[in-house]
Amino acid sequence: MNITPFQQKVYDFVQTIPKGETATYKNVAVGIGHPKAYRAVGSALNRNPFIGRVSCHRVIKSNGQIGGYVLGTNKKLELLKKESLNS
DNA sequence: ATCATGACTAATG
DNA sequence: CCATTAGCCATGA
Repeated sequence: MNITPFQQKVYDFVQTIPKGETATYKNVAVGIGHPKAYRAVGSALNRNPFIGRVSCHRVIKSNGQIGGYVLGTNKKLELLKKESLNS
């Protein structure tokens, strides 16, 4: 399963997010050079082949709401909470 | 090449 | 604050 450059950029950017910090899908899209591809970003993470490797849980919606998570939004929230506490 | 789908966003009522 | 509409993009069939 060859991943596309787009996904590669997304995963790379997500892994760049410092611990305890969160980025929105739009922010990621802009960061990778696709300010209008926030939709594709979500899709890429959804199809994230590195599930469990990439910190996809640090990506949330622009309105501050938790987007989704393959392992469960609650899990995502917990992880963010923990990472957000201690540095 | 075309259609349908989705972890989205912004604007409007 | 909640619901609806329109816009935009990459992916898979």
